[in-house]
Amino acid sequence: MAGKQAEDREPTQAGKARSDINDVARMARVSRQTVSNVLNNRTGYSEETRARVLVAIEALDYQPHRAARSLRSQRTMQLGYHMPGEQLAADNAFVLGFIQALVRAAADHGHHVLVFTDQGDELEVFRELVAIRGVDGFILSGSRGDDPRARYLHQAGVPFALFGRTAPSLPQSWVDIDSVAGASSAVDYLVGKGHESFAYVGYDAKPWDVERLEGFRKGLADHGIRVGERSIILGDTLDAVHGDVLRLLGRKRRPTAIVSGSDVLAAVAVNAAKSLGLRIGQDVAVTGFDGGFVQQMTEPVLTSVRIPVDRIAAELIACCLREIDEGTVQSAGILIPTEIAPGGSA
Amino acid sequence: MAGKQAEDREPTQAGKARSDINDVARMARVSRQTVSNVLNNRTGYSEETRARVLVAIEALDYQPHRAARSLRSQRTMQLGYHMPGEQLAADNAFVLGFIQALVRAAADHGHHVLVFTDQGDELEVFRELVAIRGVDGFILSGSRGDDPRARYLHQAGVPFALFGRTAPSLPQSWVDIDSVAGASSAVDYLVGKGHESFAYVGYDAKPWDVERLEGFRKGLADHGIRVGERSIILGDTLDAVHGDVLRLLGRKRRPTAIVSGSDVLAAVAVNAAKSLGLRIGQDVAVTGFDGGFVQQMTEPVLTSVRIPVDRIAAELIACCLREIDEGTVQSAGILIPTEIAPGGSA
DNA sequence: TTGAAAGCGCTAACAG
DNA sequence: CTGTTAGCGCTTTCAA
Repeated sequence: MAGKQAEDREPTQAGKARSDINDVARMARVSRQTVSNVLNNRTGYSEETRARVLVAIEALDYQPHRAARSLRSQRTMQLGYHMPGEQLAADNAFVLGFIQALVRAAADHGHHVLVFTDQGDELEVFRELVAIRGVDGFILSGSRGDDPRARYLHQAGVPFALFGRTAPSLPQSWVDIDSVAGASSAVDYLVGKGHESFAYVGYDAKPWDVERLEGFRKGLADHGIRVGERSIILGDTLDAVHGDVLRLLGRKRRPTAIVSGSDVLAAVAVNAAKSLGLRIGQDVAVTGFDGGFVQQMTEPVLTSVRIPVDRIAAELIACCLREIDEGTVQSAGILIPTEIAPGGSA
Repeated sequence: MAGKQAEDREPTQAGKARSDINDVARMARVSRQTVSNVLNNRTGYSEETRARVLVAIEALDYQPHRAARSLRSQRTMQLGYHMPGEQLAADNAFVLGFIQALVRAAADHGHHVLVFTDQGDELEVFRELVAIRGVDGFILSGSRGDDPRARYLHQAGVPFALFGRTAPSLPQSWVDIDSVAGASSAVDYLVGKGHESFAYVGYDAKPWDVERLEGFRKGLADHGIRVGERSIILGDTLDAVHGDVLRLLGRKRRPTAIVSGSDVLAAVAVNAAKSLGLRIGQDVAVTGFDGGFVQQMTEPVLTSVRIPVDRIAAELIACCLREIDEGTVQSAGILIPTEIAPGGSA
């Protein structure tokens, strides 16, 4: 029941193999290139011919064979997404939504997404995919200061687009969020709610972590609010942060608002505050920075700086396709604004 | 710098286009057919010939062109994974790890994974992918009682493997976890720790939710422990569950162990307990059911029934490839055992 | 505006 | 064991 394709060739039969471009041409009484031209909306046919072809395509439920098309046109209509290979932690939560957004955005442009990971040598998988010409370009995320992947792709002359920025010396199309503005907008939001005494909780690892803290500082400065270094908690482990927040909130003059550079850490802060008997959103306000769906996991739901994944994905795909189609490396990047997603926590 | 491929044809040049099978054949002084045979480890060449070919391949850094190969062999070496299109919630957390595992497992067999989603009509994307012959088979997850995707693929004669089971009437290769045994093992674990008074927290939506509760009941029965219906909390929203757990733990004779059918709900239970001043792991034990990395997000880390994603992915890929290669629909399924991942919460 | 010829890079089928 | 001949299904090039 699985291998019945070789039974009969008659295009009108029930168990027929899929119809090909010749069937369409025959039915529309044109040559197959005309069909091809119509398919790729090239010029060179009358409106009437086009109509006939379209009817035939419809009638035969024809869809061009992807491999054949790729072989001839040197276009796979596939984009590769390199998913982080590291141990998945809560902070990768956003990757899931990101992949979904990417897949959708690519589909909007008739492309598919090949997701791959490395095990060990990071560049190996890229080399292979480039060698077999399995994709037309790549989408990268989680870029560090100097990204070897971007470096490799650039020297190999393969189009790619970056979520985040790498060394400016490298020609690249990037899309990024304005982390500084994002964190700063959280401060604005809280000030608008009447808060005057702030603390910050965040990671200290990646470039964007640094930017978020910077944005926090900038936000406060804009409002002429001062903050002591003791009110800035930077931690690697949830445990450590939990303890630090407990200490922070145990002080006689505790802050009324905690800005966090991570939803996960914000959740930790929320839990710590709750265990001290504080009411979230009333006794103390907490904001996160959107890493995905973690936002929904606290009670009350986190007020968070939302990373607009859909918008980012759309821009990335657009950039990458532009590079593929036009061969231009547009070395400028796009900064996507964040927005506050209000929950009950602030 | 991006479109320089048409400059020169000399295979020995620096900026040369990639070498093809003819280059290899010429260099190894055999016909290209022999190269192809070696590549696909078919028989029909001497050991010495093979060596020469291999050397040439190495020297020229040759890799066969995927599209050309696919066109001829009718094999894309790609598998499609249909990622849930619904709004992503915390309970989809496991999908991320699952995708990673899938991609790895596929790579182990020389295959790539195409991830796609639907927007609106679920089957539409399947039809398209089948029509253009973009993949050799599909991996599905999150199967419901009667899965239209499985039904369609079956009638279209396209190989697929299922994480979870659908209507038994449909020939299918499936891989699933033993939810009943999993939940029941959590009870065993807790009984082993001396607990005698239990409660359950879970969802009530999907088939596996029901199975987990069933497993809980079975586990208790095995040890001759009785549980009142009031100690079983089934909820849809985190808020509701939070409230219910507070009430549960506020009773004069509160349970000492809470088994949960979800890591997210277990986290909610942990937080509720903490806000009552109870010490997790001491005053009250909580176990989850692994939805991914949520386990790491509580303090202390959750003791949870781990879903072995890697194992599952490996089996799924193996099943799917078997169907593709052998054309056999093996209607039997594989039940993967879960294991307890001990944390500090129980 | 349309059609005929050529070939993308590979493997299947069969001949030597 | 090896090489030759076809042709997968499509698009490109060029001639009508």
